[in-house]
Amino acid sequence: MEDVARVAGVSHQTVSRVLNNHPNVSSKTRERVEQAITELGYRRNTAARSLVTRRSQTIGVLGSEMAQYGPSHTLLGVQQAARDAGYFVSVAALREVTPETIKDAIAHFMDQGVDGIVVTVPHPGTFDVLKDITSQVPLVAVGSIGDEHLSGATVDQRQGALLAVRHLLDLGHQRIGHLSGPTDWIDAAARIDGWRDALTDAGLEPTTLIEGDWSAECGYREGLKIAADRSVSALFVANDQMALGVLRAFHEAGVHVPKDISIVGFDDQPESAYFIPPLTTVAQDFEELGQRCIGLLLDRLESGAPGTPITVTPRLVVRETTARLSN
Amino acid sequence: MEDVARVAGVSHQTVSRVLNNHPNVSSKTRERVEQAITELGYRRNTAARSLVTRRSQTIGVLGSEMAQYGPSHTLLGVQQAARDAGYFVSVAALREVTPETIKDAIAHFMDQGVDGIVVTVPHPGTFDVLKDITSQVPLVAVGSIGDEHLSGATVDQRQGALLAVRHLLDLGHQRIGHLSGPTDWIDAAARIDGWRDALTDAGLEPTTLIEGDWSAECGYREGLKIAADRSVSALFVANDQMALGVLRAFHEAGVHVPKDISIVGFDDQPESAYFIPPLTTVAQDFEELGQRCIGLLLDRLESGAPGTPITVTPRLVVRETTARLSN
DNA sequence: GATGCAATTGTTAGCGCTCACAACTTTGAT
DNA sequence: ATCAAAGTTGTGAGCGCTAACAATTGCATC
Repeated sequence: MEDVARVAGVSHQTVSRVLNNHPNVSSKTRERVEQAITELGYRRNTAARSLVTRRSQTIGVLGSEMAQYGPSHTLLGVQQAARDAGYFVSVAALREVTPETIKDAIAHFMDQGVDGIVVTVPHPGTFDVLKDITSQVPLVAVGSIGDEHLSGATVDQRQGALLAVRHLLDLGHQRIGHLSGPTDWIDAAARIDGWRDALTDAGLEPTTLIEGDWSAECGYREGLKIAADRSVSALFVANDQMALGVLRAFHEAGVHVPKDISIVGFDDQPESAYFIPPLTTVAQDFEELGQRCIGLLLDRLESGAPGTPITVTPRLVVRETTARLSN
Repeated sequence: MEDVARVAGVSHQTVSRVLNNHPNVSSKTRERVEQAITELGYRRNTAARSLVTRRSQTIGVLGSEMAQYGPSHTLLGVQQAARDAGYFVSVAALREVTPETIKDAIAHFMDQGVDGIVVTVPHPGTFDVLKDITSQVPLVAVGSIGDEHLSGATVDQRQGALLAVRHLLDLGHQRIGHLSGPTDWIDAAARIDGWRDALTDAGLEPTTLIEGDWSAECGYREGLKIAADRSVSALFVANDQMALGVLRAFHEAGVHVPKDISIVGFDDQPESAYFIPPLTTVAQDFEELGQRCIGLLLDRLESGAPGTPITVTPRLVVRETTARLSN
């Protein structure tokens, strides 16, 4: 920086002012400094800057199951928005979700001196752990509705489930089962709520609830059972991967989809349009969610307030696994 | 740090020595300092440390298509290994791959002062761009075989393709087509090479090569054509997603898999075991690849030499889309 | 007890930057 | 011409840490 100042014939402070876009610099000086900067290929030292400003220009992203469709796309959105805003993005992926691993990862971020943290750990217990931390560093929790301490951002999963189940109701189905995710996942719980509410609103009893684990393997296993007992005429499956397993089980068992049983999935992964048959499902824009998380976090860094929670609305994509109840 | 020193009754430098595990500190002093640290909940300031050591303890991960199966799992491995080694992981995902976007992202990392970079951008042009950078910061390129400047780490995709095609040859197939990835991807090119070599080694002509784009949609489209002309008895598809599309096309066209045509995929995503029918494919351990990248990078940070390139060996997973040629 | 040497601890400087403040220069109204 | 106010630039200090060196201590040896 001293070198740049010398070349431009000004003081180091003026160079700093140009770098930080301070208003009171005459345009000729600014120009001279900028020329010196490009001439010398100067880049300012982030460490020195953070040391004095107490800002690292870094946002930490903490997540579990980061290779899954939802989390990885959320990360994509977060990363893009953060970089556009001139922030660095540091990631920590959790192998295993326990209060300890979460605290470890948060400590890791604190050591790094991140300016804010986005958490994508979809288990309810997470938020209790986070309560202690949020006073030290601004925090956005994906999946939480937020409160006065914690900023929340979420896809309205209940709404998505409502869309799915109402679609089945519109087609005349009454015995509508639900193959859910693990009930200790926030997303799974919200989808169960939506399914249950849609049925009770229609005056029906929500009886057939099967807890799954998100995997295709589990969908296959449970699908085989359902094919055998035929207790439902339609099945709302909590994600597309399980739906894939169900589809295969039904195929093997000679249950025709959608003639015999209708299926609705959740997520709308790109592959779902090429299942046999193409899957009716609920689409969610995770990238948008990620981007808006950063928006919320940056707002908060300026204002200090948690801000209004974000809700992204899902939409139903009708394909070929759903049909009017035949008999 | 001054506070810790005061509580422990030593100088700040002694605290620093304890923190950095310097040998010449008496065990009583060390203990006293450590107690003071926990008592005060002291964490050392990374920015100040980097400023003087000129090390940021951060590794940058640059990738394109980061939400895809391969890249996202590589990131997982990289992240885990880096964090275990006490490094922070900064990510930059490329929306679009051009020399400019790559240079931008690298500049972003340089601004941050990363100690090393892992690049997962599977396009050949990438490496030319990186040539200029590698003198400034250690760099590991996934997909590159490496040279004296650049450390390389790669899954032996050609080997994987050989396995796939030889499996088909063993089953008696002779007309073996290949639905490849975009030819400007390194991975796609290596798989094409493997397919071609396996055939020529067997004294066969590698004729039916179709260039795809990795998507299920493309697999479906091309699958429909193949179903119509029946020019091959077996198809080696360059990834599982395209294979899914092919499977659906064949199903629609009434082509039975594997009786009429055998199919081998590539990647072994968890879902592939639940395709209809379950997909024979080639498994690659991306997480291991990521972990070993960090190993290579850390070695290099110490020794300065590019190190021996890493090769991860894929393996064939036989399921139900391949069968002995019937007639 | 004096001497030398190693082990341990303390002192000082400086990494590259921004902030607070001081000093100087311009502008426009009197 | 004179002055105040605003615009522009420079100076010094210090963020929290580590490296290099200086000083002190302990301990065996003569």
